[in-house]
Amino acid sequence: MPTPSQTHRLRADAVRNRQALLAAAREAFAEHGMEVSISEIAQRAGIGKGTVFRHFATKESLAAAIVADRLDELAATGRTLLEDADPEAALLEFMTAGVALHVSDRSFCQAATTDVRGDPVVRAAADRLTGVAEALTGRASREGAIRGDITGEDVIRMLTAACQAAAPERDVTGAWRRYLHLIFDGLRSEGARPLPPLPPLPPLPPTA
Amino acid sequence: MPTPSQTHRLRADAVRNRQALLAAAREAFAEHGMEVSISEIAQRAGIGKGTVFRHFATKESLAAAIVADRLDELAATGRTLLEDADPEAALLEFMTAGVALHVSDRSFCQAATTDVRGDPVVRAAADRLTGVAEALTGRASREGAIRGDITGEDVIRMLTAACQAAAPERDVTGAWRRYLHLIFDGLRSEGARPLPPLPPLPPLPPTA
DNA sequence: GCATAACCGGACCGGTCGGTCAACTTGTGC
DNA sequence: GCACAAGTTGACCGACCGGTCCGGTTATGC
Repeated sequence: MPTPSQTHRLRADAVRNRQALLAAAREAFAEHGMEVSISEIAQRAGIGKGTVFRHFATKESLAAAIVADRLDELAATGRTLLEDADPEAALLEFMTAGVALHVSDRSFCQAATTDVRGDPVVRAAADRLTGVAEALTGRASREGAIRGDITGEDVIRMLTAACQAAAPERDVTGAWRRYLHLIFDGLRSEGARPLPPLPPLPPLPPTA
Repeated sequence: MPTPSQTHRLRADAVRNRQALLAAAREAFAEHGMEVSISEIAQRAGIGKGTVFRHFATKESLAAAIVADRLDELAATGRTLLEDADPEAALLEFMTAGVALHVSDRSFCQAATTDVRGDPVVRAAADRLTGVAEALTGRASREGAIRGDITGEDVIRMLTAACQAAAPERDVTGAWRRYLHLIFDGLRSEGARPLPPLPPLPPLPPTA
């Protein structure tokens, strides 16, 4: 390929390595969480440690790239669910997909509590995801399927909550379905009682 | 090393140091989570690093002792709530206390997902706590306040779930009250729909 | 082919951490 | 008071980890 477009100044082997790296990192983070060493990831990808740092300046930026990627995948799923005829079912399916994602990826549960959030790339992806959740929630809410005071942000958070409830058995058993179901019932409008005088959910982190 | 056989009285200064150590570790773990260094803890307690290891063979055993201690505190709270006239209110208060505990202690949220569980000391304390939760749950359930298919184990897990939902703002704002409320509504029997065919909650971890 | 620069890789660096140890201090029983 | 074991301590060890660097390799344009 002579005169490749200006954007692709990467050499062919570099592209190969980068993809191997991303795949390996994704696997490794999912399995062992954020504390896998770069060496481990490099080895898994069949490349040298130095090559990893050629593509990502720090371990955090690598992790952030992968987390953001997964968030965007979930957002995409959510967007297609917006076409679904049944808003309530769509919302539940969205949350189900989200929990399944968390449960299959150890790094996610940690990403929620630790470092990676705060990275601009992750933040942007999270915002996109929240937007989709907001749309799904609004639809279900307008139809009266769920209580009216639930935000997209709430949905995202309750989703991670369900994951946490099922945490002890690392996926497999599907216990998380039980907890997602319980939580979803709490969102429904039927038994709804007014929420307590709530602090108005300060825009995520104070600043960071 | 003369046998550390039981009832061997500790020297007065050793007792002092041990207590200082426990207090410091409790603080440090709560603030920074499980990744505080032993040196940091020792410094905080005003003792030498070596002394820490004299009292606890490994970092994990120290952490386990403290986690178990806190679990027992919560269990004690639960036991007194068993006397409460209103089973539903008592259960809610129990969960509130549990979430507050988690939220105020960074190490707890990690303890749920990482290492420390599995330690026999922690396991024993967790079992005691589950027992109390079971009693509180049974009372509320018999009165029809909450759906009948909820176990004590469920309550404990949903409690940690609420904590996770509120995780982004480390306590202070009290956002967790919002999520605990939502979750508790899910437990109530009013809007209840049958739980999905659930895997019968295998006894916590396969082995780990 | 050949020149060249992009790219690779692993030895290496600075730092941290959990845990050990031998010299030293101190509480305690007599 | 004295002797001695119980207790303390911080220098030290080995392992590991994130990140750097430079000699060697290889894709690429001509």
